[in-house]
Amino acid sequence: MDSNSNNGTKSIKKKVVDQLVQGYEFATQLQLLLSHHHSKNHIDQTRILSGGPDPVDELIAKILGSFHKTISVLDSFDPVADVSVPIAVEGSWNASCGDDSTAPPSCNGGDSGDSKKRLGVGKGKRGCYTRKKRSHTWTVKARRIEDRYAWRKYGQKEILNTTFPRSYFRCTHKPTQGCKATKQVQKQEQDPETFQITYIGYHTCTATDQTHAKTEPFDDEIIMDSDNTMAATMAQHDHANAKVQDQENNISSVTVVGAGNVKEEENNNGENKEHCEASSRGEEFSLVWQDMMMFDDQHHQNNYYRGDTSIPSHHLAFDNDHFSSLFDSYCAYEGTSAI
DNA sequence: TGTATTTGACCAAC
DNA sequence: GTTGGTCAAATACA
Repeated sequence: MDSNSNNGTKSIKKKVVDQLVQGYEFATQLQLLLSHHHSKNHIDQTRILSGGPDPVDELIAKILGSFHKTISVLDSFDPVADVSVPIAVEGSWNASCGDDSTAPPSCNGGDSGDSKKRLGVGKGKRGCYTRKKRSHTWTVKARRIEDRYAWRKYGQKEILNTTFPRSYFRCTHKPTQGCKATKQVQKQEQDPETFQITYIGYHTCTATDQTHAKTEPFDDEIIMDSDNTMAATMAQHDHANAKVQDQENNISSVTVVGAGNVKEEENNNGENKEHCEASSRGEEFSLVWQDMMMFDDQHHQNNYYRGDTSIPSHHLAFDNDHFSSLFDSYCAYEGTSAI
């Protein structure tokens, strides 16, 4: 291919993306301002009135969603291109063998998940992959490891200085849809009934099969960690809202731990709490937005799958709480760091 | 018989 | 060299 035209296209795309990202940020800031303005009464109002989502939030959410989807489309259009879109900047997926379309030529295959076909290469090729240094990660504490997605366990490992082994799961849809989402589950030493679940990457699968969806998603989960400043900060500022949620969900505590570095998190064993790590802000937007979109979508999907089109009131309340607290928190975060 | 889990081995990062 | 993440054959299960 003509490298000049290719570079030109990349340049144009980069500009387009930059503009979109900027618009995305502005829209976010607008929502933050508006959200913050009435956030104090928002939760109570939502619960008392049960009147559905706030129209302002809803509108801006649509704007943000439009930006995000556009950026995502542009980004996914040429995943190899060097476009510094905040979405997946640091979190860009390192290629795993047969795990990613961006896999290097050395990893033959590129088919997602049909690893048996790669056996022809020989046993020496076993373990051909590139470890994910960092990705979109966030951690929750939960008393159940089940969530709304179908996972397949692919490994278990004894981890140094831990009592319980760590289990590794990947999305069941990886072979069929190339979904890259994985999660690691580790039982808490302090509280063996609680699991620390680290999610790595987002689901790219359509996840139409919701057979494994738990009946009451998120009831006992707390987002306690992320690979980005905003979400980590959110977790901190979310504390107050989380406490409200805790009471509803019967959870005793919320912990904010080191961001993005699982290893560090483990080594410090929670001592390095409230650590925030500088990261791309766009990525933060992305993560928050995907978090919200995923949450919203899944509620609907789950309910439709179960033939239940009515969303339980406590889920609705949680939606609004969740959205509100996310943005409130980010608002506070933005207030402490120069834009 | 097909699918999911277990577990030892392999490999990259540190 | 150590450690953690992943692979894939073996095994278990429905």
